Amino acid sequence: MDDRPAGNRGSGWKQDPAGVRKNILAVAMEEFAANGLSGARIDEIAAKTNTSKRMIYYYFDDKEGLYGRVLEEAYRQVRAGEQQLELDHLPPVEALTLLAEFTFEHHSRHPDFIRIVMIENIHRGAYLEQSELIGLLNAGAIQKLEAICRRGREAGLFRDDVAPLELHWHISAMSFFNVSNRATFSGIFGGALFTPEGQQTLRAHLVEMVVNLALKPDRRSRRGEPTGTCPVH
Amino acid sequence: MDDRPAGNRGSGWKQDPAGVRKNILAVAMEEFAANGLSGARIDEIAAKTNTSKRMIYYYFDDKEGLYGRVLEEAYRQVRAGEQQLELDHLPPVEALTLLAEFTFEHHSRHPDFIRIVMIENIHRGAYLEQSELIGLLNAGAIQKLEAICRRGREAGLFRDDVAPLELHWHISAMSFFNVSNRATFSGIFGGALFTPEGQQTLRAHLVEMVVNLALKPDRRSRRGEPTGTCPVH
DNA sequence: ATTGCTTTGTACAAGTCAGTTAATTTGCTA
DNA sequence: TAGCAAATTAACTGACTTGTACAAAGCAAT
Repeated sequence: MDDRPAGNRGSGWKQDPAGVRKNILAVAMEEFAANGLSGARIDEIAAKTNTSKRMIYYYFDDKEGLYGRVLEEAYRQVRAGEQQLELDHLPPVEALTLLAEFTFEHHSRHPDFIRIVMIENIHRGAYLEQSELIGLLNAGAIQKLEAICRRGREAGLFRDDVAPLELHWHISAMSFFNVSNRATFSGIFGGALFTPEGQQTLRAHLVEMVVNLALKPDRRSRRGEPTGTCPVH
Repeated sequence: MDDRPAGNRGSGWKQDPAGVRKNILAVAMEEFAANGLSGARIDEIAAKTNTSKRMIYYYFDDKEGLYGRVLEEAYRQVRAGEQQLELDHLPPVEALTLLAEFTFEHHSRHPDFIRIVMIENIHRGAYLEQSELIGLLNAGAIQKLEAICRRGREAGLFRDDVAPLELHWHISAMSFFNVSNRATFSGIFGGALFTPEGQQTLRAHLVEMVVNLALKPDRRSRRGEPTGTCPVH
């Protein structure tokens, strides 16, 4: 399907370094996501590219170098997707709701990213440590939450001690686990929670939990009732 | 430290099939947890046992067979630990609180189990599927929650539609993620949430979230305030 | 005492896999 | 258009790894 870039068409071929690199990265991401760092095979990656094994070593030095770049690329792609979310025009509670829902769906739509991060954790974050890029990419990941929390506090809605990093942890935990552990969880307990309805329920609960964690106790709405139904005592 | 079983003491040696098997399993669990299925080396496992490579094949046929038994053993150990928790004598909210806290701590204390499950998920649950044992082991894992939910509903405290499986999912998600993604999360955002204080906070929030999800809205306490402070409207 | 199960040990076959060598083609620049 | 660097290919190498063959012997139960 995608054989536009970096072709060697029998006789005449065009140089396309960027395309070749990109092609290798894309194939390598699939292979590493599917089989892990030691499970992936360089020959297999090479066979699935439009180029040859030698080019992998030409551009990425060795297997670990390739894996490191794949890791960076995975973070880049996912964070880029997240950047498209515009929240500043929404009130704090709605912004937090949308962010949580978006994260849940976004992770769900990018299982290969989840698998790469799982694999990196299996390797105890050794390759992530070596990348300055990933630090930069993720520095921006939490700014959205900081802005929401600031606005929520200023509006008197959120608790004074609400911690953006903790909110991020909770949102990530449930959104990540939902994809990462699907195989074992549904293998053991069945797939009921992974039907469209089940997913909708889980997502709604995630939102409810996170919003209630951010809100001051007396501001907590009660599942559909308007805020303020329960009077401040 | 543990060289009681399966010794070949120079001349006279005792037969100890169970001990040899157990010793191999224990070493293999460490190696698979540390390096994954394809990353682990049979020769390395053999070197760390009190016995020889030949015995690994004698008892476990091949590498995948060994891995499968390690997976079962990991579940067996962790579920056995969980069974020791006695909740029937506690009121529903306290029981749920204790179960959530226990799970959080239990996962935290068994990182090798977490890693094995991560690895199994990387392999899309292929080996878990082949084991009847694991299904049996986990059937009991959710019974505690079912009992708690039943008692909570009967006492008029819990929502009528409270779902034990969902509660289990939420408890598992946060308890699991807390261990599985520690490397990348702290690599990116620092280790603040993984200090003793940070962990205590996360655990407290997990409990609060899960309890509030189970309780009827009008029964929800507000972080330390006695239940009923907010009148039913 | 016989028979089957368990254990030790070494050596090695067969295949896999990361990484390299050497030679060729393309494109840029002067 | 000559020359040089970048890009590309196919075959090769050497190390590693799983799993087995073979040889021998101790233990346990009937």
